[in-house]
Amino acid sequence: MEYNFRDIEKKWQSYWAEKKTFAAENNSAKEKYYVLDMFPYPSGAGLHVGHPLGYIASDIYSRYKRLKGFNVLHPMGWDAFGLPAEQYAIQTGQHPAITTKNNIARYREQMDKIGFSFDWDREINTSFPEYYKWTQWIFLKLFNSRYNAKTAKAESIESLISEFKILNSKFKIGTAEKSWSELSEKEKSDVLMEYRLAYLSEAYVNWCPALGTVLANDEVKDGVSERGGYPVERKKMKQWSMRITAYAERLLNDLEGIDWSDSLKEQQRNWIGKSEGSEIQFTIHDSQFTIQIFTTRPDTIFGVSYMTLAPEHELVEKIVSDAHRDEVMKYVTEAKNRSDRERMADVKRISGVFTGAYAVHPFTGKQIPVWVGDYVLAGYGTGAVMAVPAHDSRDYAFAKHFNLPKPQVVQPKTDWDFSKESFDEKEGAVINSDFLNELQVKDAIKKAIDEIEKRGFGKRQINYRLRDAVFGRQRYWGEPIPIYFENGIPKAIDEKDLPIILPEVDKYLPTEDGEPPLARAKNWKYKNKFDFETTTMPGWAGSSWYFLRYMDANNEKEFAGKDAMNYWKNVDLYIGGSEHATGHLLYVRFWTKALYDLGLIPVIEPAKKLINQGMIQGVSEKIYLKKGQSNSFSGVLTGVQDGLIYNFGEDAYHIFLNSKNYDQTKKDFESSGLDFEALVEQNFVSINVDISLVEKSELNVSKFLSSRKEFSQSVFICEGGYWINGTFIKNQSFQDGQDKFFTSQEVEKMSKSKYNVVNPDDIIEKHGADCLRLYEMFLGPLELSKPWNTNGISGTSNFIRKLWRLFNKEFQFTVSDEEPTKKELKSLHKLIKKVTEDIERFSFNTSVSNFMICVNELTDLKCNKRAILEPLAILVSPYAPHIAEELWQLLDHKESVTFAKWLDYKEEFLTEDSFAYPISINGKTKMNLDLSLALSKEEIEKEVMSSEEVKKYFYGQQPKKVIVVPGRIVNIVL
RNA sequence: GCGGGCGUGGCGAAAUUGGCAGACGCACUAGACUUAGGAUCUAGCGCCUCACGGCAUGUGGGUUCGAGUCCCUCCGCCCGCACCA
Repeated sequence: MEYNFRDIEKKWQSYWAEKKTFAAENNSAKEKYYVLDMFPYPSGAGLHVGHPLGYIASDIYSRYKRLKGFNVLHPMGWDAFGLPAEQYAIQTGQHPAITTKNNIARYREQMDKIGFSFDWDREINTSFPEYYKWTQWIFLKLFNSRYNAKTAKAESIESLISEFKILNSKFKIGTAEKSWSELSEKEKSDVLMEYRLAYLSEAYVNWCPALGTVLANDEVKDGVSERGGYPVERKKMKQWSMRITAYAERLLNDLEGIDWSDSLKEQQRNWIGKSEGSEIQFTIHDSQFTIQIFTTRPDTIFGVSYMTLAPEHELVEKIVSDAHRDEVMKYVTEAKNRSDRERMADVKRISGVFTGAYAVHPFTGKQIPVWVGDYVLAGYGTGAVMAVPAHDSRDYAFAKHFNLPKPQVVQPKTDWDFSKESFDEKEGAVINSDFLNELQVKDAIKKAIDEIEKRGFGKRQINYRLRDAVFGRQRYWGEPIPIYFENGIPKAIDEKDLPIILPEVDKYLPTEDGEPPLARAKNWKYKNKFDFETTTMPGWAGSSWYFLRYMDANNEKEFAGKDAMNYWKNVDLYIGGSEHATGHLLYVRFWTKALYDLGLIPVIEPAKKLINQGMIQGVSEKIYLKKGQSNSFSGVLTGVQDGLIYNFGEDAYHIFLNSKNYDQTKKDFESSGLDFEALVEQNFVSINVDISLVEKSELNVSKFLSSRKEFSQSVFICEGGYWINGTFIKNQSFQDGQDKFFTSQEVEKMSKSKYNVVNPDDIIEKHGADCLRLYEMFLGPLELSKPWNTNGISGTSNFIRKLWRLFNKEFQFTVSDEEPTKKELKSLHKLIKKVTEDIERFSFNTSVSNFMICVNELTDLKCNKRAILEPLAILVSPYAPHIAEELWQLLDHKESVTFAKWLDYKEEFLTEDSFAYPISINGKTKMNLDLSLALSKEEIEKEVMSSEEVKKYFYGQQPKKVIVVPGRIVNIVL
């Protein structure tokens, strides 16, 4: 009987669900292991084959750990709040909750078919009040906390209030100075806002008009929104933010202790952007003002030839001389109006203007001109720089453009042409710099700061690039922020009143006055009288603590019980995409640390080990449409035929096809000195066709025509003629097979709009879930991105059927109780060893190969012995759980294979009886010598040294040295 | 520009601490079986050579008895950050 995966997979999936085979226990004597996947946002498109890659890997590891005797927590849930459901709601009026529910049902159905070992009793949904109650609760905890720089941890805001009370601290309110007890309630609230971890403030934010909301820095890429790619502008707005900057140093330092990939850690380090240097004050000549700058190169202070302020810098209008005022203000206005995107687009354009003011050099007393320039960013450091053109490329470009002096203060070790470029490296000796002369740069930096501190015009300073995270969103589909306003003062909602349920609204759009959608809610008042905050939380709120909720997902009294958290601690293995490096993965670390500081959880990091699975790309099928002739297609472009080069101009309509191979055609063109790609671009538009209409690069023309109405009149030019209205018209020279219309392939992101989506359901329907699981692993290393190629799946499909046939002879399940032979045992134990090692180092692709090797060997040996097949079922079960369960049952086991024990290999089965060692001299193999492998290294050495055979071969020479690699090779040095 | 990673057959790839390079799979070729097939089995499959043998892990060099692996040079690709002072 052939392996009937359809019935068998269904049978075991319902068995697992009924018996709750994978439910984790919260109080178990077993050692715990927590395997977490980044939970998905359930989009309308459903899962494609790329999505389950990480889930399959984590599932294999979870199943392996269970067999190893661990109590494994392997949960799944839904990151259910988000923009797409809301955009859909705006278009159709369907409530996002319904859209989300439907999408989840679809995701769940697809996931179930793959046979994951998730503990569905712990399923969570961030958009359910039972869940977001605790998201809101955590928000309140952060709102009611501040970061105490002295203790370097978050503490209750009450501790700060009592500090203010006892010290009766003074505060600057407008121009007046008041002590704490003199402050009004509003003023107190404003003061405390400066300290709270979740706070409301007026600040420049990324405003996306198309989405109608603000975005955090990580949600903006290249000046446009990550979702949708809409332009983003800078706007000053009152906004809720999270004080993640307080944790910059800890977020950076604690990276040391976690097992995450180097590139990911580096991305986070980069994003945090720590730089050490010095803050220095420059007084303005003839005025009360000082410019404060930040520099990492205080050693170059004697090379300062001018200063630059950012256009937004508050001193600009104060210090500008009357003669320059008009020009400067005009420049400032222009610069402010340019969006970030415009500024980024022409980084190379140098602009700036002299203010007419002069600063005084703190060491030399010389006057140095103060400029305004938009190459200085308002948002970093102090928004002002001391310019050292000789040793900073940006200052150099500016100075060159405006003809400012470029005094050199560091001597490069090699010849350096300062008329061409600046010398930015932190190497060499300092020159022309008074007390710093002759010092190496590194020492000069220290000395300079010491001197600056001693003389009192600056101090050692550390700067971070990390900004606080904007937390409010002017959108509907998110957690309401649990804040109300009393006399304009934002106040925390009483914990007892949580959750604040997301209210119903008539439309999912802003109000006429531009208020967020929540302002539309009718009779939505706290205690029937106070206005609620109307912005909602961002997408990353719910995901910043979800790993904790899984530990105790159904707890109604707490976000998670203490006992549960003390048992599960943190995630042992976290698998997910690297695109979350500077978003989710930074926020979840931040919240974890804050919750730890407040004594709410026992760990400082969410995940000990993290693996970024690669992306699975799609392979798009492309055809080429002649420009200006919108109904004529050319399958594969080709120009070289009969030694002639066809041109892509007027006659393009008549191009023939003589090659299946785009790359070959390209080569042909290029060898004739033509730029193939440019010609294609000039004359053709590429169009993606649905991959289901293509088989082995051949397009099914009639199916394509009926599926895409806009092309129904098109002509398809092939090698031996052309297709029109579904009929093929032959050329005179037509030969067999020349009526095929070929496509060319390109690797792209898998997406609906590119018609290249491969659906896991289809693969499962055709080959089964186990086959899909094995194939996804077999494709290549987990962390690598790779294109999906359905052709190769026959390999894993064959493997599964071969495995089945080992147990089933002549349509009959047959195993023998005979003792296994040494060869069979060796094959098995080799597999145990390799698969164990492979799983431990997450090299799942090589495991699949090793299974294939073993099954091939056993097939050759015609082995159907229970003593071999039973362990084999255990070994393969993490990868192909359905077939393993079925075989396990056929082998007369009452319980699921999940309760079996992982096997240990025995070295004795792996050794050889004898082994002919290659004997080589200076690395070249010269002869083979039969030696027993049981011998130790030393014994082999002795044996070789005294061997008559060796002596004879090397003309009586006695080897000087023998290098032995057990089981491998013997090398002789004469 | 800065940072991280990578470069092995026609393709996906393997080689765990320096030790028989290309396992395993795809594709391809030939054959067997066959009322013909997207089934199964056998053999072949880096390059040059009829062969013996030689040459091969982006390039050039180094360390070593021995290098895909370690060190240096250059070339190429991918990812992240980017006027961050």
